[in-house]
Amino acid sequence: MTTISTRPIETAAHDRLYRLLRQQIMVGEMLPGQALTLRGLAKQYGVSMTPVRESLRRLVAEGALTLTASGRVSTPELSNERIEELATLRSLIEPELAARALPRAHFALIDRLSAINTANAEAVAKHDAVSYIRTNLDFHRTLYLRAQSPAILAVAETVWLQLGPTMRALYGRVQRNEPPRHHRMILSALRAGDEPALRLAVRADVTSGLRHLSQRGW
Amino acid sequence: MTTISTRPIETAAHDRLYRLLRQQIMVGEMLPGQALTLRGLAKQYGVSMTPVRESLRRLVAEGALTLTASGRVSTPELSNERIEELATLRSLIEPELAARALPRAHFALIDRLSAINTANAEAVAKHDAVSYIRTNLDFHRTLYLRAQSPAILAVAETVWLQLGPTMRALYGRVQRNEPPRHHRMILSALRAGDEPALRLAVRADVTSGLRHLSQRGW
DNA sequence: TGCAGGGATTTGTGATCACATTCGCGCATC
DNA sequence: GATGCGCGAATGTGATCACAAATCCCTGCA
Repeated sequence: MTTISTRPIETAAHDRLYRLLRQQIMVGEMLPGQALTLRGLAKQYGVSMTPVRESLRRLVAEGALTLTASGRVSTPELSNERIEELATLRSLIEPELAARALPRAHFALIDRLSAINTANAEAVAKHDAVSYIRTNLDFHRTLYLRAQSPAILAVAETVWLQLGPTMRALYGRVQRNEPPRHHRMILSALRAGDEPALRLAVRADVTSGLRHLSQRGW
Repeated sequence: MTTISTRPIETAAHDRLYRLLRQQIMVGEMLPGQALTLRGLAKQYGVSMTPVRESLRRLVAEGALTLTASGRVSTPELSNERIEELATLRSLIEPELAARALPRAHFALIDRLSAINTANAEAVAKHDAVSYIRTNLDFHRTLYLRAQSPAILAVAETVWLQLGPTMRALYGRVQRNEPPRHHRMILSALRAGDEPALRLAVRADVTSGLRHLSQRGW
């Protein structure tokens, strides 16, 4: 779960629904091709069509959902080419975020990253795809937050969002014992303060998922 | 104007309004800090509040507009740090797009780019900021379309969108005789098929705008 | 057994309304 | 003359409804 603090803040209905759906999509709780209807979601969450429409519209704008010609929204089924593009974006953006975070990465942060890594390993052991994706993204986000670059981080999160349903379908069938191999490399580069090594490790981590994919010839 | 072909296609009202506003924002027809109201736009364009709300929501999601805590929408006033981030994103993404377009950049494309460049120079001569921005973006988009990478291009356009109002404010006061210096470098790199030179030229072109900015200590 | 037709249902779109909050501006007070 | 107060106007939010289009399913025919 990401950053759920105790909030007495009362947020608008459309925003709550947006965050809920966004979270579900990003961690892969929805499969590619799943259809979403305005009235269905409205009834499911006890609101009217208006806030549902707004949150769906927003998610479509971010690429988290796709819109058919007739206006129906569904979770996207990405083509191979699109997945490759998104992986390229990750490999362009995330090393930069990591490099920006490096000067500010102290012990406490590295410890937290290690802890997240442990949780990630547990998710692998349990074959829990959703937990795996969530802890994996948490690892990256926790590091990148230190970059103090909200605009760049926002773009990275948008890319994650677009990959969400596909990652689920992917990691669901990979099922290998992959403990986050590259995450260790990232941690040691952080400890050593070695920026080139850090950039390489992040790039390798980010593109490793893609590699599984194209080998299987989707 | 971008890609207006003869379309008998009847698009939804919210989508038409979205495209209209997006275009205005991207080319800098709106100044930073300008406020937009639901009822105001609804009356102005002869529709109800509903489609206005949807298009504004979408533009906010893309970062083209900002949302105050009370829900008011206005065109963003970017901080220096945010501008620097967006420039970094451009310098990361656009060289990649250019490199992908390079193998497919034939004579006809280079001729079109030269023509756009000429129009750009005319805009400079007339001190027409909006035309300058429009032709400048057209130059980049025309090249990047050849990359056949819609997902990456979409991210680049989102960044342009976020920079729109600021670019207007910036170029409005630069007013120098800058004929697109780096554009020539891009064209010759394209003709030579020299990918490293192309990447460098694009990066230089993209970050040159920022340079003016930070020199003036906004 | 497969396929085309048609009607009922589902679905998105846009309009309108009530309500609570916020904003803006003038007035009174110090 | 400056500042805080309060009221009216303006604004976003969410609900509901009418309508048109798309979809789905079932029936009948080849």
